[in-house]
Amino acid sequence: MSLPKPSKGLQRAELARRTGANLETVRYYEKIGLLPAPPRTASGYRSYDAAHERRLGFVRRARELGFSLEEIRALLRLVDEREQPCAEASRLAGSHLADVRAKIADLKRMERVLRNVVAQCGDGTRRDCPLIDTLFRQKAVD
Amino acid sequence: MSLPKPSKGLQRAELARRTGANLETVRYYEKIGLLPAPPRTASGYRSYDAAHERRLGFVRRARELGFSLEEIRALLRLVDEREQPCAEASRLAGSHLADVRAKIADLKRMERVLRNVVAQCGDGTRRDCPLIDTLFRQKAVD
DNA sequence: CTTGACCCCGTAGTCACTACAGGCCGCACG
DNA sequence: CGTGCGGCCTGTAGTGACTACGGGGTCAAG
Repeated sequence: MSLPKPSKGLQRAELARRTGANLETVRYYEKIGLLPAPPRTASGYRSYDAAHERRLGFVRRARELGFSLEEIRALLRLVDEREQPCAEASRLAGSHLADVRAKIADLKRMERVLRNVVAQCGDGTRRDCPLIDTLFRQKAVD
Repeated sequence: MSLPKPSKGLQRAELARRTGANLETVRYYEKIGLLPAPPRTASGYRSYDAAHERRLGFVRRARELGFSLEEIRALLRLVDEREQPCAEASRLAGSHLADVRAKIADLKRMERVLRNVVAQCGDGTRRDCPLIDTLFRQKAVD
């Protein structure tokens, strides 16, 4: 049931299963123009081929790296149109890397404060509450 | 013009300015029941007091720690209704802390891969592109 | 011939805002 | 006393990236 037949037209569910995407997400990506619309069978069913699978895999993996759909759209344009895409792709990745690092820094700040308040709360039998007190104080960060 | 008058009824913009919240966000929080609806002047203008300011400050700081609005709603209920809220508040904070740590872990994984591909891309003069190649490969993580 | 699994479509809901349109209100200035 | 400008009011729509749902068509097995 999972023999990798050399792709004689995948249905939507099969494409989703192979790439790990959600069934509805496949349709969504087509709607926003991230995946090309596949040919249809006589009865209107979508029929995907290996190129669709490859492209959807690209999108999925880019999403796993946190790229936005617009960034992925730009990357796919580079793949399709450019001969020397690496400079621009690298620029996009670098910019995204900066975003990721900024998010990590934000989350680490949250983590530190939360770790402290949880430690101060202890078993929760105190009459006051360090978390609530912190949130009512002028600055939540210590 | 910014004397801290002992709050004779703040207008919405003034409340927003004092707490650092966006003007529209104040109205949004009221709409979803996170901030109590303030009294109105004869002409229908909202008139806030120090209690509103304190509460909105709480919400803002909780948001800065990454709590969702539903979590903040729960925290505010603890503040309003419970005598010994610390156990439950601490449980909420601990659960949120786990979320934050999971997000950090995800982002660090992304950071590592992105850092590697950006390094491999170098000045972008290569004919192939490590980023694009990686995204077309079976697994984006190394 | 019916059942169940698949497919189709459009639409609405999620989260946490943010922005906009169209219209009052209040106050300073001339 | 009028006028202009900013502030306030309301409801609604848009953002990103999906996800879910309802109502119906299709296909193969039993």
